[in-house]
Amino acid sequence: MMERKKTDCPALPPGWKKEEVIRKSGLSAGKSDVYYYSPSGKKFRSKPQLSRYLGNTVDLACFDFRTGKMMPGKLQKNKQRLRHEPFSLTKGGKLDLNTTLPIRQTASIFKQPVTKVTSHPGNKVRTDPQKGTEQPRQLFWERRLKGLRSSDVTEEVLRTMNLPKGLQSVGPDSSDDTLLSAIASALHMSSAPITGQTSVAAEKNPAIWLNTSQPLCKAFTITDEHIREQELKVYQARRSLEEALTADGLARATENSGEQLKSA
DNA sequence: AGATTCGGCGT
DNA sequence: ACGCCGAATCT
Repeated sequence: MMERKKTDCPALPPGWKKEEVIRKSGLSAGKSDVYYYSPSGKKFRSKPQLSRYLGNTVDLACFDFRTGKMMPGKLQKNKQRLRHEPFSLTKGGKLDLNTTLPIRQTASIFKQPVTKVTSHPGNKVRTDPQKGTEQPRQLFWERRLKGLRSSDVTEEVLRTMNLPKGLQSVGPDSSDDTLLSAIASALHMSSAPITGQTSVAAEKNPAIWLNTSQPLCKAFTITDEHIREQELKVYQARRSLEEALTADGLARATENSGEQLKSA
């Protein structure tokens, strides 16, 4: 009863606790059992049990029950998966419930399945004429993107970007990460050229003069120098991708020859 | 009854 | 060797 520590579990939604209990007698003395507790207090003693309870809300494929961490490398399901039949059956012939429903694209691990409606009796599907054109947005809505970080499944925060000098923000929030978010959003959501705020008046009173189809940054000019820098970055990214691919190819090849030796 | 604990089967 | 879960034991 002494050697018992309930800890927070960073890989699960807030409120979940993990506990490790050391066995203190018997043949298996010294081994340990791992338990999880839901926010409501329910106890879980295996990954299948946890998986049954959470359903599609969390993909536990790379969740390590013993350590409580996500292990992206452990994604090694049956070899050569994901090439065939992306949507159909697993070995047992059962539907794969982990992939059968789309998952809401929320930022947290607390994903919710989408409600799938297959028939709309008496309803007509309406195509939205607004779609594609401009939909209303709150002024300075980009501020809500402040502080967003990209991270991988282990929740390691990835490298943050830094912006070139010469980019200056317009509006009530002048922090760099809001500026970055604003520009990134503009690049992804608009097919029109991104020029920044070209009106001088927007700098003085952005609440009135803001051009809402442009990000919250002052007009900027791009020099040949900028373009060369960017070309270099692309070149370097391609090179490291190439290295990674050949390294992966080699690893895969040796892995396969190893298996053939075993079966021989 | 519910919680705790270790055994032991299956992989 | 280990995950998972049954069931004996404990409270």
